[in-house]
Amino acid sequence: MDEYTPAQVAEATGFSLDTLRYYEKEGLIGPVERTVGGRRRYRSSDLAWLDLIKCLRDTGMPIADLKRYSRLSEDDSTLAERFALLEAHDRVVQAEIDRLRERQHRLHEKMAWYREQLGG
Amino acid sequence: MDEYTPAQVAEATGFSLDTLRYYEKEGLIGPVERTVGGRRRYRSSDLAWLDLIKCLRDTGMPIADLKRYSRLSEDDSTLAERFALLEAHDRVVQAEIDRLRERQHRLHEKMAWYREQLGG
DNA sequence: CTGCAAGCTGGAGTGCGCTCCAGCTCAAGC
DNA sequence: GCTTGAGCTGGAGCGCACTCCAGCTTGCAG
Repeated sequence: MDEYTPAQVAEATGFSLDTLRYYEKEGLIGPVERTVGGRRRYRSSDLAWLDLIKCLRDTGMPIADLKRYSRLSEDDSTLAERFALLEAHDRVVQAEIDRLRERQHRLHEKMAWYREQLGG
Repeated sequence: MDEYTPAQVAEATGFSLDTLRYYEKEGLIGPVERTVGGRRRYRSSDLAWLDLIKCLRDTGMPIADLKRYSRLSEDDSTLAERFALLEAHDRVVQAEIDRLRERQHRLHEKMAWYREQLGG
């Protein structure tokens, strides 16, 4: 019924319970609904948002930027700004991929040298 | 003449002076030669080694692994082990690249959504 | 009704990889 | 000889992103 316990969300998103609470405290996710007893009850919209957060975190976006993106998302008039933020992040990610591939090339050269020493 | 001051090495490798000293203290680089007055004098072999360290660090190899690789490099009979270490690292790097590309794909989808919202 | 797992809060602690600092020595130029 | 800047050491501090903990409350299972 579109309701999830913290444990289920942790399972689904890969974030730990502590991390979920930390993100909420930091404002990366808006205040999550609570049951009468005070327990968190997440909705599928929260899951979708957390999936995006995960994507951005996994690609190295710092918490501070995520916080900014999150604040912007509360205001409908900030679409362009949010888009610009993602665009900038995309460039960072692309640069990181390029850098890794370049370094990997060096690494392969070194490995070729070892192969030569070992068997060739 | 194959001798470099710390400042020159920092310039050449992109490591800070503090980082160079830290790496030496941690054993990532063997004790660097000293002048009579006690100042470090690096050789081009040190530069080559530091370049490799840089490549490995930039691709995310932790200091502890680098330490191990460095210790192994002192013993000629460990070629195979060192090769295995690099091979394992290469797999990690490849996985990281793949993961980044996958996430970037999601990011592009999100950006496409924004473009649609913004201008049609 | 009881037991026990799950969840709550605020705050302290952790791991990594540096980075900074004080107080000193050394060396090259004038 | 003096100044100035580069370098030295040991150790403290930092930023980030969690992670752990104590002490408590909640709520389902039997």
